[in-house]
Amino acid sequence: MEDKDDYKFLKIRDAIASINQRLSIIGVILEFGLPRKTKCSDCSCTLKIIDESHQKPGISVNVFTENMDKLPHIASTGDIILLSHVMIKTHNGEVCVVYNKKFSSFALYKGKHGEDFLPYQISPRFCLREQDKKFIAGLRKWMLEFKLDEGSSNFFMLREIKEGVRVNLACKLLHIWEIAQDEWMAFVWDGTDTPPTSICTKLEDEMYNQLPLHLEPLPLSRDILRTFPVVGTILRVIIDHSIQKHILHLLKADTWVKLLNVLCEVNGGLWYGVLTPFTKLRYMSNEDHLLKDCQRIYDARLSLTLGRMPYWSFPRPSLITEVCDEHTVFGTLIDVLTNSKVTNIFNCVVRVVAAFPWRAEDFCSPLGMYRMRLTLEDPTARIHAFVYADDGEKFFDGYPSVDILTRKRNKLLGVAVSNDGKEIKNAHRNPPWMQCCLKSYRIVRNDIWGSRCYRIYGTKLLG
DNA sequence: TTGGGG
Repeated sequence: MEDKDDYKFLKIRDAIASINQRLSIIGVILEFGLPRKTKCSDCSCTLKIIDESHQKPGISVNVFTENMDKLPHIASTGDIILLSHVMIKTHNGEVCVVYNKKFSSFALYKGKHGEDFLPYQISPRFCLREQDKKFIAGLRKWMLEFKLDEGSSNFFMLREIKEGVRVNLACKLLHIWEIAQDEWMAFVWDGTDTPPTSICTKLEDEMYNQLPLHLEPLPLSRDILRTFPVVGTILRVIIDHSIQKHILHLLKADTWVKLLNVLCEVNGGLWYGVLTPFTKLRYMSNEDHLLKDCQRIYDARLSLTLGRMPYWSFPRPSLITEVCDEHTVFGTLIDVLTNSKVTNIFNCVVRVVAAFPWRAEDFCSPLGMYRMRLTLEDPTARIHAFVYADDGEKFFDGYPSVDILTRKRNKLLGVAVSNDGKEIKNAHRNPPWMQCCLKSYRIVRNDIWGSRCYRIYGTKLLG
């Protein structure tokens, strides 16, 4: 008799009407969170499942087991879970499924592309049965046609993120990298530009504690950078230590994901995300309209003359510079970094986030020649660019007095000044978007890529 | 029982 009861797989719609009953259901995993310890020293994880009868928003399943090993180790959203002897309960008026460690059991199967009916994980009490196959096959068939229609309102594009806020992102995972021992970072992208941040370091910090060019301790290799899109921010996402072993295997480069509850932060004026124990993964198909929107934005930007200008500099960069060469095509800083020619010229719209030396009286060497380093950024990257000799003379319009040079510097770096032109102490900097010409060159003949540098040329700072 | 959201 017991066996027969197990075959009363209820559709989710019918299960919802069976409060306080013990039953079996099978569904597709739409979303799942990371495993955690409960306050009763059990372990738990929550997932959301759907089937043909209940496609949104999905029913929550709370799984409790004695240890982490016994929880379902889901390989991917879109996989199928079969749950036996689970309870239907209500919580705050919402119906959910509770998996009890004493009498429930489960089996996990690959999703719509699964080719066999062998579960990749089963719980101790689970009995494999021939009849399960037709339910799994049915769900797989339904999934092939299924289009998740959830709207975009719950998702933020990278251009909408805010500091200290947790957001849901639909993005492409470009790269996963162990940036230091046991420290992992994901590089994600959606084709849009993160907003410019204000820079809160002091100008003089550039001496001993310079503004970082990137958040990873070592720069990405040129080979990896070259695989990245040339428009849109590549957001660095830190993977919290405590969740590494539960999430790393779920993040695959070159796939799209929906990441729920990603914390957005800024460090050194650079945006980054954090995957925390509260982060969840959600199913995303290749037909998802959010994915199509990202692709459309990217294709449109690539096809436009001004598509490589930062979104935040529209309709035009501030008119603080004049460039000699209006005709060189616009490039983003990742274009500059990954261009196949060591020596080349570029037209860029950037912000100057730091300068070294920072005092106007030190911009020239004791022999009277300009030699300084600017830190340039756009939504795709940061680079150091030198202002050197004749190019400096052009940039600063000759050799003006220290006062005038300081005023020019403040304008260039967005230093806050009071009405009398004095710098306001401890104020953040908001550098304006500036158009400039850049050239790349190498300084060591037998290390052309390793010694590649950048210089501003043909650009005049106005006023 | 626990958690469910953050």
